[in-house]
Amino acid sequence: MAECQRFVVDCPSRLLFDQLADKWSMMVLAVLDPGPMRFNSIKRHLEGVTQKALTQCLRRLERNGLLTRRVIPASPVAVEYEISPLGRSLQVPFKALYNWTVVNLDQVEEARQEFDQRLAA
Amino acid sequence: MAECQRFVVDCPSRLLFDQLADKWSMMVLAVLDPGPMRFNSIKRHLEGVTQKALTQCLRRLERNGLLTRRVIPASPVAVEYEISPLGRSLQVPFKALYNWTVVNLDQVEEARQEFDQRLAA
DNA sequence: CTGCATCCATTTCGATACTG
DNA sequence: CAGTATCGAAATGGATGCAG
Repeated sequence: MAECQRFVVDCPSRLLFDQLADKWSMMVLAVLDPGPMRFNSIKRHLEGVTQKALTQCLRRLERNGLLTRRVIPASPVAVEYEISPLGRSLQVPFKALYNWTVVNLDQVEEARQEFDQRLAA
Repeated sequence: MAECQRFVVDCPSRLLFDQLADKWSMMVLAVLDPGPMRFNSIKRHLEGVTQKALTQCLRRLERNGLLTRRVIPASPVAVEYEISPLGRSLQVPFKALYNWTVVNLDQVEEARQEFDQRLAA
């Protein structure tokens, strides 16, 4: 971060950051925290997610090695998703960021109201 | 995170997370780390950002109390952006996340190649 | 049950032109 | 210099239908 004078849009770390910081990834990892879970179960735990969005999110997480996908041969077929060790290690900074939002939400809300009032004036 | 059984899309922390995890916010905070900076200077430090995107990003960061905007009366006018104490506190978890990407980039890259090869097969 | 393909509405984004 | 406004292009998002 501090080591560059100029920040390039296709910095590898930035590109990776983008893949992690999307709408659902953090919540999927949170949902999977207790243990493996099946597709529809994950979906039920995430209010507002569509099948398409969840599928894409799971694919991306799988591709980046953050979780594993296991097909259980049965009928109907079952698919289980589980956090990988790499995904577990990512939970640490994610939780730190999540905690920051919880701790500072009030302060942010204050700032917003102040800002919006200045605009109205 | 662990305290909810069901994750709702409009959870306040999630909404705040969205405002922080966009394409440029983290990099803007990184650029402003050494000290206050003017609009065009920030823009020059961020390769690939458009004026519109940067303006929107700075507005959002300002509204959320993460940085302050100071107009210096002169001609032509100058505007200086500076990280607020709240913004400084956010840098901590941001840097943790950034460090994670740096440390694990290779491992992610391996996972990607493995995934892509499985697809091709 | 899981997930892909398609279509269409919505949103976002970049480029350009213009203002104080 | 630091924006705002506008417009078309592009990406995204949800809903639906279908398949293994």
